[in-house]
Amino acid sequence: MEAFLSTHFNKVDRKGRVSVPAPFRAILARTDATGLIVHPSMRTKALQVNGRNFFDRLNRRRETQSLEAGEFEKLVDSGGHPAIDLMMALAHDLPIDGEGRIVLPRDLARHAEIEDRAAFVGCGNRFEIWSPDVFEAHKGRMLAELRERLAAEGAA
Amino acid sequence: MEAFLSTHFNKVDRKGRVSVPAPFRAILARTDATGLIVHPSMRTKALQVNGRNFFDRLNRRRETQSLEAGEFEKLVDSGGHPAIDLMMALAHDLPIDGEGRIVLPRDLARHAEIEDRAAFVGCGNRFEIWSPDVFEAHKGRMLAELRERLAAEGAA
DNA sequence: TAAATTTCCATTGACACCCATTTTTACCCA
DNA sequence: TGGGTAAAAATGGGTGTCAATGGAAATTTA
Repeated sequence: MEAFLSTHFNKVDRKGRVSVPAPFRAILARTDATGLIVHPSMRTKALQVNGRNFFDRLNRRRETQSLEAGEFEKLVDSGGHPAIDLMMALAHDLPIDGEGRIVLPRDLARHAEIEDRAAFVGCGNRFEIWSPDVFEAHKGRMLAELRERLAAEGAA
Repeated sequence: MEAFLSTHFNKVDRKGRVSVPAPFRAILARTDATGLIVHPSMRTKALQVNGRNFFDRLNRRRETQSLEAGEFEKLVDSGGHPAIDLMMALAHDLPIDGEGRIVLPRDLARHAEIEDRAAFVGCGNRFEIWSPDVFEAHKGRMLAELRERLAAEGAA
């Protein structure tokens, strides 16, 4: 599987549509056919993007595991993994249109503070969507932290 | 198997009818033909929804497990899972009408405190129905817990 | 016959699809 | 190496279709 790399900035039009960067689309086409699963990040003001079959695998595994263990109550009443359930509730299955675009739902755009531009950030086997400004700030903080840590290690 | 994802808010009309979100209907149509099995959650003020063949799988599994373990008394009596039996007793098999709607039985609506709006919440291999207000509160609590847990892990 | 429930139809609005235009990238050749 | 050209990507907007909703008619139940 190929990795999602680099950062692309695209425009969000009046209808909330954004082009998914062509290189990312090419990778998705090979593995997941069509459609992105997007959910808000729990730690940052970003959106996490996975291919569709990522969640399918997760759910199938979850059910067979509970069935074989005989944990029927869990299975029927969600006692198992409330955090996973919450993610699914907050996730959207976004179809890609003929021009390679998705429409960002309002709740996701609000979480990421995205208005008229979006940054697609490659993170290996998945990618993230940020507001360009927020990402810039985040990048700065992360770099500063990293330098500090390296400096501390060097001094020790 | 495709996953139930995202949260949809629909209106409950004066007759107690609600549209089942089209994406959910599409999944059900592929796997379960027709009809939803709905029962109150034991832990929360929500309704749990599964396709019909989910319970078939569960019951079959339950029976073979008891058989293999040689627990014949269980099998003949309650099956050894009184909670599951209770859920089945409280469950309704709701038909979907020509417009993709169900009517919420009074007892279920009361349990979930649903009045004129309902939230359909995807949880992977099943979905839940909530009162929008109650769900909002629940979501807040779950997110706070989750963030706390993540922060604790990060610090450790 | 009255009440309640289900089926049918009609309206509204959102969204997916289609086509046109602009911008960027890649490629070729002088 | 630079300019010119062709291809691909990104963007903008119009429109038809389907989902959601409301109400009336028809059917069932008490």
